[in-house]
Amino acid sequence: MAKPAHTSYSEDPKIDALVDETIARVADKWTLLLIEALEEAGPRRFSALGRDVEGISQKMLTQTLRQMEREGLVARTVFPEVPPRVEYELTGLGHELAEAFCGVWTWAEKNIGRIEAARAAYDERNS
Amino acid sequence: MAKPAHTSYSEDPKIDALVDETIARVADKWTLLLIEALEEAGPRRFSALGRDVEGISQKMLTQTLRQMEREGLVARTVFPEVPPRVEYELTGLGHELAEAFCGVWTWAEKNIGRIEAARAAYDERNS
DNA sequence: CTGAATCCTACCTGATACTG
DNA sequence: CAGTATCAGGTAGGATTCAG
Repeated sequence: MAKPAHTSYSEDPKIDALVDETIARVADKWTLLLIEALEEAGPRRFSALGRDVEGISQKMLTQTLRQMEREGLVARTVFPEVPPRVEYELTGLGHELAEAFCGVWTWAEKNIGRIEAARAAYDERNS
Repeated sequence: MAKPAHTSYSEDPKIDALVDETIARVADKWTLLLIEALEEAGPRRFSALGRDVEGISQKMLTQTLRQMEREGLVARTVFPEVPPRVEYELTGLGHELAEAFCGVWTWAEKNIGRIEAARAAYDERNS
């Protein structure tokens, strides 16, 4: 079968693997929600993010932010004050990813109804 | 701060939560790779998918396909033959999701270099 | 306030064996 | 071929405590 026009898969399986790995790292729940929060609110400090992202534990907040910083998605700025203040914001790369994810977001928002219906139908069939 | 124009977040926090949940369910590694495989190859049978998606166990293949079927992303067709043949293919909803993810895919493919560089820089700073 | 360190649980996942 | 059932190991993630 011919490759659909809107896919953009590399011919190189090694690149494919790298891309898969990259997406896997970037497409986890907390990363997604943090990108969302940062995209919406702009530069934001640690505790504020903890409040923005409902249900996130301090551990996962720290861990995910570190990971995102390492991937180049967020910039971390420490202000030498007392008490300490640390701000996080999306980098250019982070913003671009947020835009890329926008399509998925829109899709989910638009299709909640269809998904719920599909689930109900499935559960009905298998009850 | 004003809401960026390209975000499409609902005003309703309840919808937001639903969308987050939906994305979380749909954005896992194997689901992503299966969408990719199915989008590329069209209708495909169980064992073929197992070969397409490198590293997936039979258990996760079954589990992920069931989940996707429940969410309405894939259709499952059983052919009453001997030996049994079962084919999976993306539904309309599934195809739309694949297209939505296309942006993320493109982003990842385009920015592997920047990510690797960011990671190297981070590791350098923290060594 | 911003984290790091520890402990502990639950689930994710792979391997293996078995069925229609 | 297309699964299901079971078991064991690793890991993600939460709660708690402590520190700069």
